[in-house]
Amino acid sequence: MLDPKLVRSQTEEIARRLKVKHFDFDRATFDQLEERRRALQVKTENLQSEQNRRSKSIGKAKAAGEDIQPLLDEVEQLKTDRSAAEDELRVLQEELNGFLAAIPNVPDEAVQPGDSEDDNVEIRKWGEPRSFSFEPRDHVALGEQLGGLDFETATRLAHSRFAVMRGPVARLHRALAQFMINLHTDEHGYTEAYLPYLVNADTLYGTGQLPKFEADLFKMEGENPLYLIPTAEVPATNLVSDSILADDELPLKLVCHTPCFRSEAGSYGRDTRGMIRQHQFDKVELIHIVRPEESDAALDALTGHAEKVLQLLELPYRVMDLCGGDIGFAAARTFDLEVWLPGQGKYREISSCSNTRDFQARRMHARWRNPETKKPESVHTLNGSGLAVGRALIAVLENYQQEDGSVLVPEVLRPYMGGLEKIQ
RNA sequence: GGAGAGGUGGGUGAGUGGCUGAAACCAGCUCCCUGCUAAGGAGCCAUACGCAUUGCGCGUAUCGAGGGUUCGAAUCCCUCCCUCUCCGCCA
Repeated sequence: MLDPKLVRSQTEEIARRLKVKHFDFDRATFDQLEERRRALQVKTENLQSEQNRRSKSIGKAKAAGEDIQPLLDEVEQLKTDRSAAEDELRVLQEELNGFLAAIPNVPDEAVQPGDSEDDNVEIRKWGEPRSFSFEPRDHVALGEQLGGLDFETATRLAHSRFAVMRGPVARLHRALAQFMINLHTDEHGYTEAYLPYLVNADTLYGTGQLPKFEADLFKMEGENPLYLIPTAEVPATNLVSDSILADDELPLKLVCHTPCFRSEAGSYGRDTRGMIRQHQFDKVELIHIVRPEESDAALDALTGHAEKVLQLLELPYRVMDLCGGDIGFAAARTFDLEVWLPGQGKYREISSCSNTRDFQARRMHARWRNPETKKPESVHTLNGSGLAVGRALIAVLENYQQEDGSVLVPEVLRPYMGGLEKIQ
């Protein structure tokens, strides 16, 4: 949610920057709603104030033994007017909130215009894609040959876009997650967190998935509906919702390993082969809750922490600065990490690191007490994958494959694999 | 799942219809006193929104949530949520 005060005072500027995200800010509607809201609120509060005053005087008059009937009649009229104004205000307020909640975050000035991922800007590259003396297989072929990746069975058990892993491949998947968590807690100063995989609608509203993107979520049936989390970002960031943090609690850095569930309703036909795009996948997520002035630096640090995973796994990657058309609803700035996949001959997204500034914080009422002003102010929240475990598995399989179809275990993962050096 | 007890400010905890946005205590902050520490004294100490801004400000809302009764609700009624205790069940 954008700051309504800011939207009011810097309407032109905000509209201009939202264009970079291909969002048309409807200024006429906003101005009109705002003006009506203001007038109605003043009217309602004045009526209420008047009614409160009369009601108090009734108590006094009664105690003094005076006739209170004239006062009762006055209040009756006030009540009628007030409750009409109140109803009108409530409707308007809801309309205005809905309007504001549907506006995406304002992108950073540095975000380049663009329509799609093709317009993202490469800002650095690490490692050299390996040259193969044979035709590299993709992870589907490798997984099948190793007997560790099985999509047909998963489809029978659940649906398309699920995977079954077995044996050393399943262990490699677990090893990757363990390795990442340990790296971030031991070397990068993160606190590990275990979180609910089901959350309520308020929580999803806080991070911005609701109300706009319900179609991408799996929803449980029941009186109090719960949703499967699409990313640990949702429960992790909401850890600080509805609270005012002390200065010495910041910055807060959390790492969480969770499964993620996405219905990907809008992606039929994309990446249907293999486990690039699944309804269920594991991810190690990094979260920062920081003071506003720290958030730009925090995004660089967080991105660096995710990069470190790829560097230690010796997987070639590049860092992309997302353009306006590709950046998410809640993000002001996003860096994607794309890992080299020999099976596709392409770099593919394996991490997305975003600074949402105060956008999520405002929606979830996450604040800190600024010692300078002594007032509560919105914190800044950031999130990034460090990394997507399923895609990391794909990357390891494809990059470490040997001509005979076996796969070498990356040096750093061997302690997690019981010393195993090669999967075959 | 059954039975009971509760949800009040950062914490403990008063408060059964108006003088309660809320006593008291603790924690915290400022100042005074003090050689240091401890003790002591005075004051401050919720959040959101709105109005007015030269400044002290003023108004509205909020005592788990939502509805209701009433001129007036933390207080009475209804529904829901949550917590705790006991029993049952269970990893």
